[in-house]
Amino acid sequence: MDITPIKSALDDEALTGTTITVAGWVRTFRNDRFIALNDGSTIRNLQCVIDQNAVDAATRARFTTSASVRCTGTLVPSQGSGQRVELQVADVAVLGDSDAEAYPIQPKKHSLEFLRENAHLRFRTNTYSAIFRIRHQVSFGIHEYFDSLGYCYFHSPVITASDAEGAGEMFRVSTLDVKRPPLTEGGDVDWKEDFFGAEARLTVSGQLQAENAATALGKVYTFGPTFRAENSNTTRHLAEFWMVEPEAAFLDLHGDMDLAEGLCKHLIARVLRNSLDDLKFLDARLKEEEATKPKEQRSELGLVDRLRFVLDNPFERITYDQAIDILLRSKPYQKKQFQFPVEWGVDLQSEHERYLVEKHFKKPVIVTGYPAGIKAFYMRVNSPGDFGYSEKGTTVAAMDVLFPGIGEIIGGSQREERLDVLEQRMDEMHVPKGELWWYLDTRRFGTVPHAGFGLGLERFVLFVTGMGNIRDVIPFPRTPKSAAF
RNA sequence: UCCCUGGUAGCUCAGCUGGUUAGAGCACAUGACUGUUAAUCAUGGGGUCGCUGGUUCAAGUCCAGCCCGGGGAGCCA
Repeated sequence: MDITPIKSALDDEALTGTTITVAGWVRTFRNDRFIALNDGSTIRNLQCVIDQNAVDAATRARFTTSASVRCTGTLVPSQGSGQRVELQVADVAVLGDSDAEAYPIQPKKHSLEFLRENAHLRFRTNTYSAIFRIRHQVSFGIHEYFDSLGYCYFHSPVITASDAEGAGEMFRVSTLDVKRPPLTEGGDVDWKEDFFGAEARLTVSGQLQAENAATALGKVYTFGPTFRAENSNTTRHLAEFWMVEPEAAFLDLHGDMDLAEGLCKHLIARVLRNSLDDLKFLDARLKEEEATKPKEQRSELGLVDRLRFVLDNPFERITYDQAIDILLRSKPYQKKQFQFPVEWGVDLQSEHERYLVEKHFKKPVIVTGYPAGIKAFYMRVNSPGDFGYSEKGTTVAAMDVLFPGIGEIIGGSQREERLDVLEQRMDEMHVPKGELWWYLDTRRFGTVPHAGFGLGLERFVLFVTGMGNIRDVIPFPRTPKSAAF
C-alpha cells in the first residue's frame, strides 16, 4: 500500500479527486468527525473527515491525541475554510492507541521547560518538529555547500589520545575498573593497562587532524559530534554538540572569512527556500512570546525578515583594534555601563560583542587580529601589512564571526605554517610539542599557508529558528548533570 | 563554578500580614453533537503545596540546609 506524505496531499493539486492513503498521528479530533492528522512531512495537518455511519463509536473513541492512524479516502476540496483540501475517509485503522489520560502532551501550549523534560515526545509538537526539520536542512546544506566548492568530507576521530588541543576540558574514555584501577609503582593510575594503552579522551575538535588532511587533499571539512566537559550552564553551551570544521590549503584569512560568510548565507538561503512553513510558524510563535516583553527588549525584525536581512547584507569585517576603538567611544563605556574593562589586550566579553553586533553595526560582524595572548597556539602571527596587524602588540590572524543574540557562532583563523614561529608559540603557551609531533609534520614536509574555522551547528540552528536555548535545537541535549534519554 | 530567580492538580498559574475543607483555566472521564479549526455545551474525579529539619497553639505561607528548573556571567562553538 502506497502511503502519500501529507505534504504532497496538501500541495500536489494533481492529487485532488484521487484516492490516497495517509498515515500519521492524531493532533486533535473535533466534533466527533474531524481528525487533524500530522505525519511529520510538514507542519500542516491534513483534515480527515469521518463518516459517522461508517465508523462506529468505539473506534471513534480511539482517535485520541497522538494515536497513530491510517486513513484511506478521496482527497476533495474542503467545505471548511481552514484548509484547501481534506480527506473524505472511506477506510480508517487505528495502528496504535494513545491513552489520553497518560499521554503528557496536550493540544495546548506547553512551556519549553516541560517539553524539555519530555524530550522523547516533544518532536510531536509543532515547535519541535519545525526545529528538527530545519536542523536537517542546515545539516544537509552544509554538505551541499562544501561539496559544491570541491571540499572533501573528512571523518576525524572521536576518540583521541592527545589532550593538547587546548579547546577545553575533555571527557575520559576508559575501560579500567573505576574502583580498582591498575597502579604504577609510583601509585598513579597505570594508563598503559587501559584499552588504548594510553589516556584517551573524547575529541574537542577535529581541526588538527583536518590540517593533516588539508595538506594533502587540499580542501576538507569535518562534520560530527564534539565533546566538552566544561561545567557550562548557559543557553549557548552543550557537553555534546555538532561542529563543522573546514580546513583548506592555500587559503588566507580573507578567503577564510569569505568561506565562513558564504556558508552562513548558503544555509540561510536553503532554509528560506525549503522550510518557509516551519519558519513562519516559529516567526509567529516568537512574535507571540515577544508581545509579553517590554518594548525595548523586542527585536526590530521578525524571524523571516531577520534571515533575509542577514542574507542580503555583507558581514561587517573589523580588526580587534577597531573593535576596541568603537567600544571606547561607545555610550555604554562612557556611562560606565560595561561590567568588564575595555582595553587593548583583554578579550571581548559578551556584553562588548553584543554592543558591536546588536547596537553599533546591527548585523553579523567578523572580528580579526586578536592579541596573540588570548588566542590558540596554532593561529598565524601577523606581520606589518597583514589585515589585523597592530602597533600595540602581537596579533594573530584569528577571525570570530559574531551573530546577534548568540555571540560567537564561528571561530577560525589562518594557521601558522612557519615551523619555527609555531614551535616558539607552543613553547610560550606550554603546549607539549612532543605529543603533537604528527601535527608538526605538516609544517616539516611541504608546509603551505592554510586556514579554517569551526561552526557550532546548534548555535547556527538557534539563530535560524529564533529559539533562545540551545537545549531546544538538539534532539537529546547533554549538559552538566543531565544526560537523560 | 558564581550571581539572580522559581518549585502549589497531568499542564499553566492564583493563594494577602501564618488561621475553617488549598482554588481557577486548560487537560482527563462520562454524556450530547454530521462542518469543526487549540470545536462547543453539561456533569464529574483529581493535591506528599520539591525534600529534610526547625520556629509556632497553628506552616503552602516564616527560618536553615539540600535537590531540581529557569535567566545572566565565566569557559567556548
